[in-house]
Amino acid sequence: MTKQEKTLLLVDGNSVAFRAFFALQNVSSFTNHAGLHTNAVYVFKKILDNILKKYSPANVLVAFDAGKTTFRTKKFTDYKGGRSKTPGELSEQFPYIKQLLVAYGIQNYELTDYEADDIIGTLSRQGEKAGYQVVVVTGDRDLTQLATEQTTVAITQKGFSEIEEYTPAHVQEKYGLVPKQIIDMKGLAGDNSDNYPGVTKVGEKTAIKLLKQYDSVEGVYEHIDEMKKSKMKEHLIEDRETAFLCKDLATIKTDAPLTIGLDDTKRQEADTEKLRTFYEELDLNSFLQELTGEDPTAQQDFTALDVTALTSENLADVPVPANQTVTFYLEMDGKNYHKAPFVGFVFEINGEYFASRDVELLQSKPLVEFLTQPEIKVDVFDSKRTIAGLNRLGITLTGIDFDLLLVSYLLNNTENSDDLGELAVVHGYRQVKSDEQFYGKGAKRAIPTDDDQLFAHLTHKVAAIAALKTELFQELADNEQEDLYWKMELPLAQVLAKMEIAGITVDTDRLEQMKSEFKERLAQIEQEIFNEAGEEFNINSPKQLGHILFEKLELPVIKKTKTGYSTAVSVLEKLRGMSPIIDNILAYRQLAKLQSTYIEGLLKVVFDTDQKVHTRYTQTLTATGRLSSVDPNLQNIPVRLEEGRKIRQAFVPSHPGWQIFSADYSQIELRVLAHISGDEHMQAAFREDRDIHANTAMQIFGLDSEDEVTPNIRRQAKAVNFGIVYGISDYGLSQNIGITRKQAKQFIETYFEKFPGVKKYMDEIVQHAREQGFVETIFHRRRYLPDINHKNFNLRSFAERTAMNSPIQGSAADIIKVAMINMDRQLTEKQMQSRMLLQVHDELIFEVPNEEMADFQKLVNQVMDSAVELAVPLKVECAHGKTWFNAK
DNA sequence: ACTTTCACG
DNA sequence: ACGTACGTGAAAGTT
Repeated sequence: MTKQEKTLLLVDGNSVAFRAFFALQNVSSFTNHAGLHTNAVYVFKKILDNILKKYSPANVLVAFDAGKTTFRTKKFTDYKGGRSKTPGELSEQFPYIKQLLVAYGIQNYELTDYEADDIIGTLSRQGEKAGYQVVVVTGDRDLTQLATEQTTVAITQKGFSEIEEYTPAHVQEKYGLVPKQIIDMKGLAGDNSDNYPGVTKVGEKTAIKLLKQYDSVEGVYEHIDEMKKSKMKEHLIEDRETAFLCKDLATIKTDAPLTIGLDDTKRQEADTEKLRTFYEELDLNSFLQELTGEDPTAQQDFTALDVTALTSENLADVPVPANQTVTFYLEMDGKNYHKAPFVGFVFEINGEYFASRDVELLQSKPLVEFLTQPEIKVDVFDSKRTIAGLNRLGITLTGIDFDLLLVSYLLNNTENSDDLGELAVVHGYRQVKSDEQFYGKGAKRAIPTDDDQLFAHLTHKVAAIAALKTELFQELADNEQEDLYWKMELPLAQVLAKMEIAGITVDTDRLEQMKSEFKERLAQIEQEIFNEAGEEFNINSPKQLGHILFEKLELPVIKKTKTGYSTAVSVLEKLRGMSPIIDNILAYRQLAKLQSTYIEGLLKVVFDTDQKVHTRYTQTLTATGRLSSVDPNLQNIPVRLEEGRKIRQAFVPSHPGWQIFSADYSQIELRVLAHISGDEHMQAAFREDRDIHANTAMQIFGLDSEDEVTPNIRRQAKAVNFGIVYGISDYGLSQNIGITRKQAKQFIETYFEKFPGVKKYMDEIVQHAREQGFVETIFHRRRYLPDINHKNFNLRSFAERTAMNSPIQGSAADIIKVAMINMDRQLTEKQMQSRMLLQVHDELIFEVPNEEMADFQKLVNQVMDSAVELAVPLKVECAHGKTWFNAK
């Protein structure tokens, strides 16, 4: 299409609105203050923006269906009959979608007795005659019949940013038909969604075959006598009338008696004022933000707060906190609070706000006092971040009362942003911007040089913390989560901060040594691969590698991804032996991973001040209650393969004469399952300290003694145990251990017969989730499962497995958190030098001086064993050595 | 910014 | 018939 040509955009309003509605159907938060649903409006607007941007049309029209009855229902009473009623949540949004269009300056139109399709069909032909390039946007494939050299039909896809464009060539490629034959196809095959039947037993495939031969419905019947005798022929003859009727129904009118013309579709300027009122009424804040842009005057919407700029001169003006509570916020420029530059701070005492960029003021008298005296309570946004930041100034923050981030995470970990502004909005508080809104993002991000602007933002943050305290504490109490907060998460934040600050020492020389060794080996393998491939290419590129393996070397395709051939390990393993290149690629992959992620990656994040890495544990991220570790991630350091495990040689104690000590909970998840399910057999196995996988093997294979359990049988039983913890499915298990689905199903059935308590737990927990909408750990940590009653099988099944797994994984996470808090307390009380360094889900890593080793060993066992009292004992396995590698 | 792959529990 | 194991983070390539 040449640039001079004008574009006419025709949108099927009903169809796109339907797509929009179902794209975000399960997001219950899409309602405005009056309870009106807004999901369809939201997505419709997104799609509209997308296509407007893509096609820059001079003329636009959105067509809607006029009502229930049309000329089609007169011909065929059941037309669209089987269709379930439009949900009320969607139909209430149609008037608003039209309002949106008006504000956008876009014509919308409907015509009695006709469907949106017919309006579009008619205008598209008028547009073509007037020399327009026409684009039709719809979710309905029927409209592809309109495609011509001048008209493209764009079908909206599942997500809302993608569309598939049907030109005549694309229709040909997809169906092997010309666009107008789509009508004939519908005539023969019918259309389920519009509820017209077509010819009995003829579906899309058969219809296409017939049309390739006979061109049209008419053609089929002209040649019907030539066809050899078949069931299909009988059906065709019998349903002749239906076929013609259906073709007629499927035909989109191109001559509807429109009362508007092309001139009326000219796009007008958007009315910003109208849009603003509209977004405000619907509480579509992100659009409101987009509309006002980075206009700093948007701040005017917020109630202005008086803030005193603090200097060394007026420190004495800071009052004594009357109610013994202060709200405090420390701003740093960047995520990594172990090194991010300080931006400033603000605090509120007795309703007065004080702010400054000079964080050293915090070290002076009245300020350091309220931060460090335990009887003065401090409310913050993120305890751990604040503790670690202040620690850099030599200040030990004590007396934390309310932590907005932590409480918010406990209440609902599905909407868990780590941005104060975003989180405040989740809880209905809007008088504060998100950092992205205020500072900008990417290259545009900047800290304002103007004090008033910066202090205003920080002050609004503090005000938000204070405003939400009472309400969120009340919700915590309602959920019976007070202990979880006070006895677990809040003290844990303190412990984690200490671990992060302590850091773990890295032997960079060892890493450098490995790096050059790996470099050589990689070069060697690379050369062999190039020789075997007969050319040089980027082995790290799945695309290029796929091309070499499956096109050039013509190896069989095992699996495809949505972008091309899969080259994952599971695939390569199946290709082993077919070409020597495979083994080399596997070796290359393994080494390259170690080199880039663990050797080079780790070296990049070692602090040059102390030769340590200081990871950050994300305490408010996972859906189950586990921690995660970033920058670097120390929870996925290689261990399974010997080659990778050597990376652990680089993790060493910070003092000579000390050792790395590892303590891990043995089978903690299965023990938790034995506890919460109350299953007698499983509990007995743990009480008698039996090999749990061998025990399972004996049960499901009906063996009498442990001697009969071969390694292979044990391996299968182990996979079954894992499967049970993950929320089992026959398919998943069969994939994992390479058996048929039927066999897997048999295993599971036998398992449930032998462990009826587990079966009962699985059924009950899913039922609980259906009724309550959430599941809980033994410490009342919640996980909400909005999809548990979803009509989509996959989403629902996923929610069901999650319901089974989360209480198990989450309770195990709770237990080790308790152990960490107790361990930290004991080390402090006993004034021991040993330090807790890392947590890897079911394992704690310490550094211990040799002279403390015996005492420490005793202590760690005692503390971890007694973290909680379960119906089965907890078991801890310990090891130590001169590096992490040797602690095995 | 998204996708693929792969490291861990 | 549907098409999956549960929970994470980092690197590299591609768009």
